[in-house]
Amino acid sequence: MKEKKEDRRVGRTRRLMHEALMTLIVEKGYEDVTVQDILDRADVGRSTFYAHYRDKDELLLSSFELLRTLFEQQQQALFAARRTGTDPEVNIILELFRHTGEHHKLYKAIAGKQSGEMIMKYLHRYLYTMLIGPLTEITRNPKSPPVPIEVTTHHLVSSLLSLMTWWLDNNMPYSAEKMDEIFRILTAPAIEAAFGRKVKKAEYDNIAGEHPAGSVKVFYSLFIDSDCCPEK
Amino acid sequence: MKEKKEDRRVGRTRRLMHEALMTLIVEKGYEDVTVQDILDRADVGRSTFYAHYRDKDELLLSSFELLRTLFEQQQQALFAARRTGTDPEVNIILELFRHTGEHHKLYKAIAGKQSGEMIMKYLHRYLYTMLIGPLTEITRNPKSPPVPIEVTTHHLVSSLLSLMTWWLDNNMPYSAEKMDEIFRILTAPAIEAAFGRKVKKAEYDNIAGEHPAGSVKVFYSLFIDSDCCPEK
DNA sequence: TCATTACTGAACACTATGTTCGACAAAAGA
DNA sequence: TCTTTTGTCGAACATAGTGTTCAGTAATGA
Repeated sequence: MKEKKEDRRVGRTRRLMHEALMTLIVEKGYEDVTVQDILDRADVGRSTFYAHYRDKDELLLSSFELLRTLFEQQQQALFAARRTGTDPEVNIILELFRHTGEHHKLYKAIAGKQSGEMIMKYLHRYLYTMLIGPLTEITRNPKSPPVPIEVTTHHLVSSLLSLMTWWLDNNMPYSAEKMDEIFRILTAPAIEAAFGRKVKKAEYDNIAGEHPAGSVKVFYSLFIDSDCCPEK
Repeated sequence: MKEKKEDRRVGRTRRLMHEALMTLIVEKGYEDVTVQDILDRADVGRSTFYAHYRDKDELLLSSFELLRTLFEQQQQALFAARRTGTDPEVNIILELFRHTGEHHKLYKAIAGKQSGEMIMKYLHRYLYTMLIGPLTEITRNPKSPPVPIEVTTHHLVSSLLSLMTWWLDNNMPYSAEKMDEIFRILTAPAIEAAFGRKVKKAEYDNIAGEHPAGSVKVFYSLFIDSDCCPEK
């Protein structure tokens, strides 16, 4: 392994460009940001930009990845903190709403426009792969469910993202807590119906186990205690 | 009123451009279609194009409006046909899936890409305004529902569109009928939960009444007979 | 100190957009 | 039929942004 020490300049330049892009997005929306804008704002040469990223989109994606990492770290910290205490339950949906609310200016600038398409797809894929595994587990033992799991998962993720978008577009008229509650009301019964049966709390707990961010586990605590559809 | 007779050439030119755009979209996707492509394909002069539309987007929207009109006419026809018979129930969701399936090449080319954003918003708005009125009616008499109607409506529309997108993206692995069923399973219980109570069939029927396309009425027949959540 | 690596910025080729205008043809109106 | 109006053509042009190249310069790590 020829692990060369990375030049300090690289990190700095990248950071400058990320920051420039982010503030510019908030200012005028992604579509209207030109490469030249980024260059001027970050005070970086043209060729430098293209030495790092193929185009504007790649920079955006890369910036977004940074943001996601940030979120996951926050999750980890929160998760660890709770683990030391008595309550290991972390409602990741709620955390997602909170995180989005905190960065609402940025997310709003991104999510509304056409650029959002790219980001939304990214998020969709991310959440989808996060959910599909465990959900498949759950539906393994019973006979085939009325709705294929991929569809249910897709529906779940779409619902979350569309709620998120609505929330941002309407200037967050409700608290993150309220939005979390709404999401549960709207999707919990749908899940039960899609599985064709009541899902026990224990099932979620068993499965969620240790996943990458540890956050998957809590994703499911969400769907417990839905008080619709009394158990057969 | 100075209703001047419209020049025959105008309609022809417009049609040529619409057709060119549509076929080009299917061929290479909206993003990759240049104005020049349209000009060549439609065999139309550059200035002519800009005399009719501000830009490519405007042409797309206008093309899409045409498609929507077509769909509504089909609906009307179907509705009228059924009215003469004994069964006035038309499942508009099912019809939507069918119509989309028939034009799947076009819709797929549109809905997947960034251009889809524009179209999806258009569709979203269309369906939203179609639903919001009647839904408000329904939730008027009971006390305020657990989930605000705007949110529920938004969720409903998003769910439908996301299912549609999934269906197209995955090359329509299920029949339109199956997709309709899935949509009902996923959303019907959510609606009940969002309203905080069971909704009677009669209520839907009362409200739907005579709406523009007449299609709204049937939009609701959808949510009847959900067998989750037995009445309190 | 020195070789390496990264950044600069101007010049360039390229692609696409949207406008303008004079010439022409087709339709409408009388 | 003749005249006027209107729609279309297409070349030329201004504009704007993209992505590449390259010689020169500065910072870095060893």
